[in-house]
This record gives sequence, C-alpha cells and structure tokens, in this order.
Amino acid sequence: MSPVVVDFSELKLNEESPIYMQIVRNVKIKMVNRQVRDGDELPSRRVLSAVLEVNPNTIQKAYRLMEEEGILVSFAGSKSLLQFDESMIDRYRKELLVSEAEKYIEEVKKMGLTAEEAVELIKENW
Amino acid sequence: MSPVVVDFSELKLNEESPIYMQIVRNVKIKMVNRQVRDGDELPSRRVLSAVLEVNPNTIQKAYRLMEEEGILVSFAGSKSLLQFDESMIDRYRKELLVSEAEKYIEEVKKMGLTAEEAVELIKENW
DNA sequence: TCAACTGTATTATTGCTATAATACGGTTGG
DNA sequence: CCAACCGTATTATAGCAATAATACAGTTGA
Repeated sequence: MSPVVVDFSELKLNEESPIYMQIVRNVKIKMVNRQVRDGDELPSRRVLSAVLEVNPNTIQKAYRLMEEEGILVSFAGSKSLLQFDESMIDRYRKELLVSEAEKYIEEVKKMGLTAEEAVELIKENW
Repeated sequence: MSPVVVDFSELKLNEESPIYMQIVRNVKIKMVNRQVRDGDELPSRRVLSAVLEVNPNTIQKAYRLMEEEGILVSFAGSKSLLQFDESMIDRYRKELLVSEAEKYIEEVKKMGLTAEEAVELIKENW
C-alpha cells in the first residue's frame, strides 16, 4: 500500500497569526474534516517549507508543537506520522468551532448587537 | 462648558493584535456606539499611557494612526480632539461588523458547517 | 553499499512591537 | 510670568517570528 502523504498545496497563509500556528491549526481542521487519517504521513520539513515557501525552521516549530500536543510522532531520520483517535477529533472540533463563535459574539456585542441581529448579519454575509 | 474627555479605563488589552491597533479600534467602536461625539477630547499621550499602563510611544503610534485616518486632530502643545461625521460612523460600523461576520463565516466554512449550523452555533453560545 | 533523503540543532540577521529614558519647543492657567 | 502641562522626536534595548546558512547523525531505497 502506497503511503498517504498529507497535501498542503491549498493552504493559504496570512499575516494575522504566526505561520507555525496556522500550520498546526490547518492540520487540526484536516483532522476534523476527515481529510487526514490516523497514521497519515506529513511531508518532510524541507519539502513542506518549499511548498509553502517558508523557512524550514518555521515548519520545524509547527511540527514540534504538534509533537508536544501528541498528534505527531517523528522518527529521527525517518517519517513524521500523524497519530490521533476519535476523541481528539471531537475535542478539536469543539475547540475550533466554539472559539470562533465566541470571538464573533464578543466583538458584535461590543457594538451593541442583539442575538437576532448577530444571526441576521451571518445570514446576510454567508 | 466643561471639556468632554474620553474614558478608556474600561479598555482591556489583549495580546492578539498590536496595542496601538486595539486603541484605534476601541475609539472606532466608541464612535459607532455613540459613546463619543465629534469634538470630544482624548486624554493626553502621557495620561493614557498611565491609565493603560503602556508606553507613551505606543499611545503616540495609535494617535498618529487616527490622525492619518482623519478622525483626530492634534495641536502642538495643546489638546487632541476627535473629528468625524455621520458618514464616517456609518462606514466604520459597516466595516467592523461585516469584517467580523466574514471572519466567522470563513472559519466555520473551513470546518464544513452549513449556514444553519453556523447560526445555531451562535445561538448556543450567545 | 551509499547517495539521497530524514529529523534535529546551532548561530546570525532582519523586522516589528513595545519599552525606556530623554529632549525640545509650543500652550495654558493660576 | 512661568511652572506644568502639551505634542513631538530621538536613541537604545528587548523579545518574538521568521529568514538564512550550515552542520551532523540516523534511515532508506535503488
């Protein structure tokens, strides 16, 4: 069976948060969306740095962070493999979604919106 | 008539964006919420730096940015006054609200939510 | 086998945000 | 008048993210 190497070619980086955090976040979103599976392989640091056009050290920082979170295992001189189960997917899904909702709610409350107006604003801009 | 000096004592700074930008954004929100009026006076750089416990240079950067946006006029050795009209309030209100909605929508779409689910998530977390 | 990869580590440099410590000249109120 | 404010400007330092250029040892596949 051919190895499954995760694709990052569609990832668009922005300047609102550190690149290494955007990469970690992107992996979590792929987990939630079932675009990656337990055991899938991440591109090497050097390959991904070329694909995303960022420094290898930045990729290393992202990978190290995922290792510390326990979703990535690296073997010296070898592959880097994703490692996670359903409970982690559930946790990340909730974390990602609720934090986005809370951010939105906090900001529109500052501008005096009601829940109904906040909902209407979402529908208008969907 | 006693001068109206804008209050910043309730402003909570975070570390998600530069302080000087948070200050500018806070003034715009105050405009939208009618908490400030055209002609109101901002605290001096030194006073606000003491209130917010940040460096005077950071306040200067925020004030300079507002001058460049045309909502603040400063007189050397004298007061700093807000200057804006209804059309600017309308513009800022739309800018602030739509950008928040778009950010939320973009993120939850990444996780495959439908418009209905996105709305439900807002209601649940309101 | 061995060249080409892999992960890992180090040092230097750049840019931005923020702090710190001053300095200078204009404005103002008692 | 003049002390106490004001806005403005400069220089130095620090931390973080990111880049750049290497280096080294382990793994792997043709």
